[in-house]
Amino acid sequence: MTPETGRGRSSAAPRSVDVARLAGVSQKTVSRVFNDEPYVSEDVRRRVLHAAEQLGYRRNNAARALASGRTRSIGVVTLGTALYGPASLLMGVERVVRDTGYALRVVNTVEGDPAGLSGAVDSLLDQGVDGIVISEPIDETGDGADTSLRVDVPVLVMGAPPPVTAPVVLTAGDGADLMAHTATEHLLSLGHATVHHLAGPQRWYAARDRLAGWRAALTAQGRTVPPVAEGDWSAGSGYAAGRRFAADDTVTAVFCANDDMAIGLIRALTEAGRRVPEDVSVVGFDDIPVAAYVTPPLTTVRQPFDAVAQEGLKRLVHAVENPTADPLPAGGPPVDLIVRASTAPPPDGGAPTTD
Amino acid sequence: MTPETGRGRSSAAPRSVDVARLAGVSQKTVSRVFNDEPYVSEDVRRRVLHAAEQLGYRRNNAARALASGRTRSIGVVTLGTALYGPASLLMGVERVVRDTGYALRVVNTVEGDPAGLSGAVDSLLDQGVDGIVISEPIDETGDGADTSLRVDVPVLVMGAPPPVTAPVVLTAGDGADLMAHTATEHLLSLGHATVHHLAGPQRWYAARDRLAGWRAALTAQGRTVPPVAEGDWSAGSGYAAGRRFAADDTVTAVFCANDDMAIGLIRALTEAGRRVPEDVSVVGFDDIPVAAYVTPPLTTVRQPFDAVAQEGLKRLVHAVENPTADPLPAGGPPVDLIVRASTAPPPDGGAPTTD
DNA sequence: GTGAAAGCGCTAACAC
DNA sequence: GTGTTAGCGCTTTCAC
Repeated sequence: MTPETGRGRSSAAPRSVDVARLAGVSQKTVSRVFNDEPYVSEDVRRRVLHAAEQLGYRRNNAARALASGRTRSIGVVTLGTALYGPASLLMGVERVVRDTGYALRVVNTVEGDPAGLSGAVDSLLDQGVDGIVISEPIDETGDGADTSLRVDVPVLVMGAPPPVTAPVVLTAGDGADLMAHTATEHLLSLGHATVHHLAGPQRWYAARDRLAGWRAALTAQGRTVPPVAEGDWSAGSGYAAGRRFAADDTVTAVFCANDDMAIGLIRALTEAGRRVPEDVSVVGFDDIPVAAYVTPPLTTVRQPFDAVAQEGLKRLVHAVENPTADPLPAGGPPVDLIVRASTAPPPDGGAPTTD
Repeated sequence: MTPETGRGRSSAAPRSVDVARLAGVSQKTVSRVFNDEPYVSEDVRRRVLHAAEQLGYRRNNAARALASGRTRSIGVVTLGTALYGPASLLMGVERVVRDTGYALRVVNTVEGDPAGLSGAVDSLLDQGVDGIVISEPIDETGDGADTSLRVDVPVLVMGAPPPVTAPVVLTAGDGADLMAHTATEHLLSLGHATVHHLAGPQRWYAARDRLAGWRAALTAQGRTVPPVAEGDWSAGSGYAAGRRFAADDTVTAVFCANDDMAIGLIRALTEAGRRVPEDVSVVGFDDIPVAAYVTPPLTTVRQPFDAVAQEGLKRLVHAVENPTADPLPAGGPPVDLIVRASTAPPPDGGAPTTD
């Protein structure tokens, strides 16, 4: 019988035994070297590494996972959109995951898909990830009742309260309410009597957070809380809302739940003859790349996506690797209000500006 | 000896033998059921499924991968940016990958990272993916010489000529030159003597493609090819280029390699007193969500990201599953020019349109 | 410091 | 239609 007998091992990738044989050591020693385990002499280590190099050896991850029970991978559930927020978060997550030596598995949810989130999480669990990050979840049911997912690995939920049951549940980036608060206060401090709000779709936690922050800022100063307009994050929905706002002379300041909607809103306002910021001030949210270059340059809130992702992932990985230890505490995200040219004092009540 | 002997199998996940035992069949039959193999009676199938359900059984992917030599996963290399193009492509890819029953592993490259692409591909290979898609690659070296990667699984390169050596190399979405051609022709047909170009960073294949398409359109009609400005995809770089163009009265039409730069460029033009589109026409590329709502609404080229991703992936999966068969042919992507309000005839020489 | 042996939970071949 | 027998290439005990 030739060694080629059995399931085709002809022309197959080299295994650790092959490396061991070439280096003149046992297979276990090869394993030790590749896992950076102690108790390997420098000489042996070098020999093994050299042999591996020569053979073009690379560890078989499936075998590793099977034997160790860990896949060294983190799964992430994102929205199936190229929206700036979710996309930025995903990029931030990838960077950190790779830095920590884990692999990233991605699953999207599609808006409107009934079993979206749970289906996505399930498919990740099928793949055997060691931890899961859920980015920007949406309430699928509307009533957030018995939807609670059951997961048996640590979970990090970005920008939201946890809709899951898991051994460890972490949250990060849930400071949107604070940021909305700051944005609203900025408008108030300019002299506006109150601030209107163009909210995001209320099925999104992020949208609800921002609305809550806006409302809190208003009530904290005893201002009236005007009725809320709701968009779908798109510039088109901002445009539609803008047409309605334009017809109402009492509107002098609008806080939008994201930049796209703010841009659509400004366009509608402008077309209706209401100048921004002279007649109406507008604040966005996200600081998308073009925000500084639209007309007028948009005052907005910048989300520290990278910092949030990094901090959250660090805690998730910690939880994955130390199942029994206490989870790391969360750090508050810095609030970053970028004041540009879309906000100004109101036309009358404010300072005696040029008319 | 209790069954708990050996490495801790206490409280562990149920295995297929457990299901088999409960269903009163052999382990192999369970495997058959879960792989949708033929030759299982309806009765047995039901029993197995029921037993699995009861136990909360889910297949161990690592074991599957180890035994079968296939991971059923596709790796994708993307840029570590939230740029609309790459982000959209990634979303499109995820959708198709999941539909075809594969898992998605993602690795980013960071601009400026020396070993970016090859490092990313390597990490994917380490993970043992069955196929790789490289999205929007950049020439790391500048001279695209000996950088050629050697990969042992099929590869799909999006929007570019293949920088790799692999058993199968597919390309998709490499129709950017055609689209740039169309955009340029649109401007020419409006009566402009020639069209200037604000290119993307030339290390990007996509940027080079668009430049080539623009140049081809110009030379096809015997027009002079003006010097090219180069940006970095950002609105800021568009703004900088816009200031230079504004100082040159002969510029009446500019084709930008993406929408962000076009928006920055328009802002610079406007600030300099050059009206868009009356004095200068501008065309973008991508059709980002806010393109229709900026001032003026942007004429742009829409890339069919979803269609491209879908078609490309279908071919990649085919290649993965039929290593010996001929690769599927590529279909040409449809060109989609969205004409909005940022383009018009030139101030003088144009056709006698309504004044 | 190093090695031998025993699985991890599945799929692949073949027998029945 | 179904079961039996071998591995897949590692990590994990435990012995030396």
